[in-house]
Amino acid sequence: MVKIVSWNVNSVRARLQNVIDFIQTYQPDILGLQEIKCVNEQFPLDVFEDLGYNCHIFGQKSYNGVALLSKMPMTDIQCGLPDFDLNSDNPQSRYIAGHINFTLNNTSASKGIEIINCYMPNGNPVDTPKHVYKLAWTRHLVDLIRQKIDNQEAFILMGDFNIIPTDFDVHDPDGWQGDALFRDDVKGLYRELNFMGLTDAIRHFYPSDPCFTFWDYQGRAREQDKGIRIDHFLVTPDISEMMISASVIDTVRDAPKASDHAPIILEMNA
DNA sequence: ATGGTAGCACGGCTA
Repeated sequence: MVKIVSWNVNSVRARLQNVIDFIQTYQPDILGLQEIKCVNEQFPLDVFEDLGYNCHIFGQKSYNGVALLSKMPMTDIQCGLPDFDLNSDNPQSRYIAGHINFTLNNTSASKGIEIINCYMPNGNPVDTPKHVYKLAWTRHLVDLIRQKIDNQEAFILMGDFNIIPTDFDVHDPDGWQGDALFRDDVKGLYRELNFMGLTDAIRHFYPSDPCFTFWDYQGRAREQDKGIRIDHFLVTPDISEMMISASVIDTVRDAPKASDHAPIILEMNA
């Protein structure tokens, strides 16, 4: 069995002990981190290498930053949303991907599985350049995903999407109307991914549990379960057939100095 | 109650 985790840690340095504790408890084979909030040189590489991980880091000063950690070696590491981030005049570190060579009994995954780990833009407030950037970045990602599906590639798209897919994924749909995470434009982009044939792994296993992944630090949101579901696994059909479980590890959100996001975990046969 | 929390980095931005 292979365990794959995605987690917005909200600073890997401020959260280092939480992440170590998590790894020692859950032993993920692959760990995608978002919002590491440091440049590559500041990433606590030795700690994670000592825990047995190959580390690929796409950092950024103060904001954003993603990392892909794997016990198995990864190949073809891609840092930056292709043909978007790197040639922008405002480069942001939100995308890191790599291939793992699982041995699978199907042809489309014979080349291995691609793990695509994203920290998608928040986009608030709306009617600002930040919102324009969110829509452009996410539009570009969806187009890239369509190309991969047209090529029948096997992949897991995971991370902090900053998209609340439906009313069921938020504690107060009315209160979130108009927010950049809950507008029709980004919900539509998420639906496009659904209609391409990608399975929302957590919702697949929990059709009648909200499965929130984020609770704001403010207003005792966690205690009152005022959460939203914005961290997702979207998987291609051949990977969907391999899934054993997918869930939110929400107890991690209650630890001292917790991130405002809980990790999500996908277990699969491989 | 025009705040409230947290991280980065040390003022104000981002979430």
